[in-house]
Amino acid sequence: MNLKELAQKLGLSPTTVSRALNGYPEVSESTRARVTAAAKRHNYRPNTRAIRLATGRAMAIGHVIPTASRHEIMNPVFADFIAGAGETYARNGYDLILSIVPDDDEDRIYRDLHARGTVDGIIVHGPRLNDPRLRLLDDIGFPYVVHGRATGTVTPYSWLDVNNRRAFRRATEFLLDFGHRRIALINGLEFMDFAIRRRTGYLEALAARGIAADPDLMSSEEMTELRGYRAACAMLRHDAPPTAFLASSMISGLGLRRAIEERGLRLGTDISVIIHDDALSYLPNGDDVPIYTATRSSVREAGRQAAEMLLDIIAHPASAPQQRLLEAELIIGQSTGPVPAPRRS
Amino acid sequence: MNLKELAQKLGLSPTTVSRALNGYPEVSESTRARVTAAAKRHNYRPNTRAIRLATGRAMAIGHVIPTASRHEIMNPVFADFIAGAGETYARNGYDLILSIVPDDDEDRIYRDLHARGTVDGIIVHGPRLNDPRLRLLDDIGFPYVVHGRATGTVTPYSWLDVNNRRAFRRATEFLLDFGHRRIALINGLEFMDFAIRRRTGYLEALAARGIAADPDLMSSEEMTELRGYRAACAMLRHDAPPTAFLASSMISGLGLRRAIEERGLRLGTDISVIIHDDALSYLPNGDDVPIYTATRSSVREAGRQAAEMLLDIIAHPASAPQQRLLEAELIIGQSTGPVPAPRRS
DNA sequence: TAGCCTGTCCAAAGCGGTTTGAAATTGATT
DNA sequence: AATCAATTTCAAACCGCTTTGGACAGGCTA
Repeated sequence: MNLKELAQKLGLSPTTVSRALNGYPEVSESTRARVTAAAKRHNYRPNTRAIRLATGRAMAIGHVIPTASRHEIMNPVFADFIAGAGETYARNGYDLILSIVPDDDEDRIYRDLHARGTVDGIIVHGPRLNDPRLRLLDDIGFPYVVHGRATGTVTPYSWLDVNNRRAFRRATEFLLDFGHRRIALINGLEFMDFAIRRRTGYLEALAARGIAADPDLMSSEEMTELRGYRAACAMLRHDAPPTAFLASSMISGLGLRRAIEERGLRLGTDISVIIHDDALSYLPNGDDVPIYTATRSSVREAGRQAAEMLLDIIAHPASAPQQRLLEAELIIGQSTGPVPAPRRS
Repeated sequence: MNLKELAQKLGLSPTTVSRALNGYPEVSESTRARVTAAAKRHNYRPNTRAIRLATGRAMAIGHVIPTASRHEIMNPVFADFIAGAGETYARNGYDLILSIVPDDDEDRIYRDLHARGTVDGIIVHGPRLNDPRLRLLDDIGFPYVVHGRATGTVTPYSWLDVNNRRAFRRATEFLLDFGHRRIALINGLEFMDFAIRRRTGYLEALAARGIAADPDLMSSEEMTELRGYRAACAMLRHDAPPTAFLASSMISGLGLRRAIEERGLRLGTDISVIIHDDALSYLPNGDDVPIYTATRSSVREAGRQAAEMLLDIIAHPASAPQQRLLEAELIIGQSTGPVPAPRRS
């Protein structure tokens, strides 16, 4: 059942039927009622492909997920971010198109997506230092919103980010206030922007108290359980081991905990740990009382908001770039406490 | 730059240009060369929306991910499955459209996707017992492939699944061979088909050795770290605690390990554990030597193959439903061993 | 009564490709 | 030289919608 057939059945022109269904004013309320009734009865659904061609809009948003070709990691936060964004799209009649792309091919994909009119805009995932993609997208005039930021880019662009620097600064200060002086950082890979900012916040907090950062206590790895475990093991073997850890993700945090408990140390008593909690649905941080003290920020909510920003930018192309900085909460769990009295061994 | 303009520049008709670019034989090789050269020079990209309308094909596949409205879990295996499927789509010029849908609304979404011609086919995720979606999709004549199976559905349909029953049967037998008699199962939610099959395999193995299953040693929960931990704690407090565990996912397995080590027990020595390992990229099971003994099957590879099946079904609509059963490997890690001699406490 | 809005409706022209059916060209055959 | 088939090219229809630019009827004003 297409528009023409429906119009014929009603004895109306396609024009009128189209307008009736799309809420245009130049149609009498009585015929509008007739049309909507008939449309429902024959369960007419306008063909997406035709609408898209006729209107020149794709009614779709592209999410381009780079899979760094070397290590094929599919960042687990994407799933929740996309779930959040998907809610916004669904409400607004947009589709979500997902491209998983080896990152040496991204240029071509972006150009294609734009030139072929497959999507109306893009969410940029996983921004790096001086990320060249933003320049490219600006050049071809493609609306986009970055999830995160790209340190080094000077021209204004639209982004939505968590205040990673402040979150990690606060977390570090919190540990310092407990008397910790040897605080380790188990970070993500530091060509990723978020990891750079977290390190900065951590270093700022240390510097503000006049504490020199120890390179031995800073690791920068993929955020898997195993890497977290390994990094923590190495640090705990140190002559002057850390009394507290900062971990960049829940998953690293699980590995970290394993390393700690394996040594017979108790989390929150012998060793303090703060993680960053993206509030992933399948990795809840306890039910009522959080297990980990954490800097928390829902990546799902970030997805919702980033999608809203992008739709707004698409609707108002002339407007200036938008930015939104979400603050992470510092939530207190059972994984932090004062520095224990030195044990005699 | 569109087809008409390109044709004009070349002094050819749009027809010829279109055919030249699409490899039709009724075009001389010399003009084809001219056309392709010009297309590249002006970097002409045919408009997706126009192609879709003209050909009547969406060149897109829908992945409908149900978020059971009660518990908003975004299953982490989706990310890797989709990454695998995405590779196949990219190779074949298809887009991947992702809809995250509260599961009371799925009917409408499927009907819409079909009637509006947004996608050419569907991958059905997370099949349940007697899943009503398959019936619906058959009724409206929508090509689809199920990731998993739907016990209770009698009419043939296309699916790709891991042999969950055999995998868990083998895993259980492996533990039995080590002398374990109290073997616990930490399963996923048992309205999910895969969970039912895993339990079946487990029960079969026990029954074959004449061992009665103990309901206290079987839990059925969301597969999060915390649930795994809780379930394991409860079982370890049992009067006759299990000496071995089977866990339905790596994440449950992490919680399980925590419960074990928290009690001062050693994994693989005091307590044996086998998990199911979906080979998720961000949850590797060790590098060289696997940490967990596991039934392993790459969900990413499953995504690749399911996508291939679906594209094939779309290309040959008349063909019979296809099925593919992947066998899981049983890989031996460090988490299993013989039953320890009873300790005196 | 003519002229002018206003409110409804419609024919037709897009959107940018593909595809059908026919025309023009070429080469081989008689 | 004429005929025919094969090769190459093209004009036009089509996909199913939106949107432009009227047309038409009825009520008002001048």
